[in-house]
Amino acid sequence: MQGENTRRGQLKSVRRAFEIAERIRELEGVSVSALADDMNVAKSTLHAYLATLNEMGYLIKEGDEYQVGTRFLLLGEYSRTRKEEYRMAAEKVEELAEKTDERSQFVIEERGRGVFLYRAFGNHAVETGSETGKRMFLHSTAAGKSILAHLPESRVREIIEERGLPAVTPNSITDEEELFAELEQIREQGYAYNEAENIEGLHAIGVPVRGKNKEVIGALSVSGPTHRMKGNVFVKELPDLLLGTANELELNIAYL
Amino acid sequence: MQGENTRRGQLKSVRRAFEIAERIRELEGVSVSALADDMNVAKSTLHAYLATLNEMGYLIKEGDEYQVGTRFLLLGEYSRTRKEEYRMAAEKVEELAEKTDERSQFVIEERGRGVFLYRAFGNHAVETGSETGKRMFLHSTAAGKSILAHLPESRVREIIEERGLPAVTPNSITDEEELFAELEQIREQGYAYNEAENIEGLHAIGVPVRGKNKEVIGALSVSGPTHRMKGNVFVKELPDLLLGTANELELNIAYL
DNA sequence: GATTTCCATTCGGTAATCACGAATATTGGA
DNA sequence: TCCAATATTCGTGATTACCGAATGGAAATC
Repeated sequence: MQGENTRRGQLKSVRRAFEIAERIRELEGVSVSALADDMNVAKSTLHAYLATLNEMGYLIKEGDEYQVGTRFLLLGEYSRTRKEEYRMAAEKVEELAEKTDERSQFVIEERGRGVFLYRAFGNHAVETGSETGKRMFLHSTAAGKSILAHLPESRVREIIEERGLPAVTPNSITDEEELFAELEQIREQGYAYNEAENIEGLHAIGVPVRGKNKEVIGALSVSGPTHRMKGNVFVKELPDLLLGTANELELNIAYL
Repeated sequence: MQGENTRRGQLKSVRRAFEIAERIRELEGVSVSALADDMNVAKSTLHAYLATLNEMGYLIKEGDEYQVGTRFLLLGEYSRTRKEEYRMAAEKVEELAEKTDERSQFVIEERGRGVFLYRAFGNHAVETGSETGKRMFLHSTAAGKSILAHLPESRVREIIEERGLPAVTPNSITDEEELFAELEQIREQGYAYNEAENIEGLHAIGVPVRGKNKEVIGALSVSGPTHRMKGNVFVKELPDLLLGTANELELNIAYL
């Protein structure tokens, strides 16, 4: 008989192994007993998982605490550098952070969500919880909307179906037709705004990055506090800078 | 009965899941059938693993090929940034690369091996296969020897027991007593040399980095081609620069 | 320094689930 | 349209993952 949290055709123990690693990250290290409590698993069961992951280097034991091991680095780094396009985008992210003094990032779409591949901090950049590798909704971010605007409509509907349009903040777009109208406008003007739709007090501008065959491969964005992201900077300077940067990047990609 | 590649008290399927991800990285993407062949597993079996990992975002499907997904990034980044010490070392790595024009890196010890946590490339830096997260022997690298020199002797013997002293290149130290003699010298002079002991044609200098309680937490190193790493630069300039940098870093760490 | 307490770790039996080959579905090309 | 190559699902038997209980170890308390 199939257990209830077993998904058809998937391996429960594999899923659980990753959930354990993720949970250890969230808790920033835990002991076997504490984690067994937290995850509602017998200590002995958990021990087997921890022993396996520890032996492989995906977890490490520091005294009685388990922590995330550096073995994940190799796979993580590979995933963000395996395409030349991504590596080139990384340079542009640095450039943008330096020129704007704000925070900039390169985001790609994976399974209907946005993923921060690269981030860089300018001199006045604000710190938010946007760690590399973190996932976000596409409809509530500037980079995300830039991507959505250049995906086939059918795919966009699929994503909405799967992920919904939750109100991440009171400003988030939650209506499907409103979103499609905005995507249309983004296509026309070439860039997307995020006005506190994902994080209160944070504005951002995003531009799509197209690959060899004109398909979107990701988006660049710059974000900063509301009080600096306004007026001519927000309406003209930053959009121009972003569009120019994306354009250079796309040219480099086209002639790879 | 226990299968032969089952390790006592460990989960075979968990181990296999990670081996699959690692293999996909090595092959830079594969189809189910090809990977089933490669790993000698039934296609149907493999499919269950791939479906699980795909659903979680640790792998992604690009057409009929599976690739490493970006979900690994979050755990990988966490593992290298969870200690303030590591983040401060990252800055020094950048600084060293810029000042020397060569390649620099910060390495820690994990389970008896060295792990590249951060790397940076100066203008003339040579490209070698030293990806972030990659593991190396401690006895054949400058950073590794710097670490060994400041670990308790019992731990060093343990590591040698477990990992051996293989001749990575003809120059590698393969004799235990010779290694201990060199470690003694490294303690005296404060830094370690690697003269083509890990990669032919590559020289390096490493210095240990000590934590709050004077225990080694890792090592900084700079490496370059044999023809540039010689004379006064190799004997005086670089050691001084590295010692100074490590010293600053240790001071910052001490007053955390 | 003995004792207690709190951990991690190991053990053995059983129910669950993983692994496989075969059957089916899907996709792309001829 | 058919064929070939691939992914995916299905059904079954054997393996192994799971749990509770017992053991072992280390630190804290008296």
